[in-house]
Amino acid sequence: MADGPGGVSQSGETLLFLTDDQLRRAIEAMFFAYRGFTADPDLILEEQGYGRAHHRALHFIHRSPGTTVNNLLATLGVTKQSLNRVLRRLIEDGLVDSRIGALDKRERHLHLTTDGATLERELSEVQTARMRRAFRGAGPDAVAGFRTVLEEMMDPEMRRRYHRIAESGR
Amino acid sequence: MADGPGGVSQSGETLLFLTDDQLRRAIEAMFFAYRGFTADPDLILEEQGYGRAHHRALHFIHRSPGTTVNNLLATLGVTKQSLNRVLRRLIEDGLVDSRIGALDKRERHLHLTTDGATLERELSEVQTARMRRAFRGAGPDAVAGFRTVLEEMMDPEMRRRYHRIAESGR
DNA sequence: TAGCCATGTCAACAAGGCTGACGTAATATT
DNA sequence: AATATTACGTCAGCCTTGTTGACATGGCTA
Repeated sequence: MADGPGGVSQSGETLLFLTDDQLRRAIEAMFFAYRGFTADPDLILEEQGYGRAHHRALHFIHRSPGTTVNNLLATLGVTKQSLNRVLRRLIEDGLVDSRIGALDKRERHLHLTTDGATLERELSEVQTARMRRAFRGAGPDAVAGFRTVLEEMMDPEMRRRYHRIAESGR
Repeated sequence: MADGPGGVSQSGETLLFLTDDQLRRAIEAMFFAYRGFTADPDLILEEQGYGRAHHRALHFIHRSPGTTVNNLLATLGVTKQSLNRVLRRLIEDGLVDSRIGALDKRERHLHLTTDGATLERELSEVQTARMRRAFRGAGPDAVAGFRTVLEEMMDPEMRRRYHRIAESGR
């Protein structure tokens, strides 16, 4: 039980004694870290007159090329009106290509254009650069733990979606 | 180098080889996890007609009782007009108490009222419950890694602020 | 005393959520 | 074949929460 300040008490195999204070610290860590997480892409986006919503759309279209509007809707967890506003601009600006489905003509399949892929790369570069620094500073065990906890924090449906993206992305 | 799928390659002590795909996975994990992180408090807040901004104010006033408006401003990273709108309602509704500074009468020192503390507790309970589940599921090493990485992701100024909260909160 | 500081406030605007309603194809069902 | 459902787009209007700019009031400080 001799833990350093802010340490996590451990008893037996997996039983954790987490004080209220430790849990609140984690809440603050999430809050501040998320700010850092979005800070770099936000700068680029603002230059171009886009917002975080555009970034998210570009990211997931990149990760799941040919995804349908409905699928993207579920991934992002917003209404179609909200997504449509964002998507319309990306299509108008020539960053995203919307193709009528071959099998089901009601569906639209979304792809990044060359310009879209370029912006997406710019955004992901600054964002992954920060993650890389954080991971390097923390070490491999920390990285594994980080990902495990994040996954545990997701709602079950989102966790499924999280796994599905990785599967289709290969 | 024999890593499972999605594993993190390690060479030597701290040198990490992180593929582009692994880093993008981490981006997605952050996105989905943050959604989970805010989901439970959001439900309670909506019932009461408050938003996430009110939650943040309540949280940090709870953590640093007697904090000034300026200090809270810097912690939250918003403009005073934006904070004031939120704070005004919390004061009007009797959740927050704003006291004129004893030393410097220009300052306002913020405290939670009994009602404010009650709501804050309700919100933090559901949020920490999720974190507790996530931590328990992930194990103590994962928790340590999680916190390390999050801290590394923060902007330096926010990291300082993050530490300052813990110091004053005791 | 002059000037800066902490705070509050008014006004106007933007992004990005939301609901509700409606239209149009295209597919599915009966 | 007729009907229902699905996928998508769009219009309109609302809310929260962020922004900038301007201005007022006390209270410190040099």
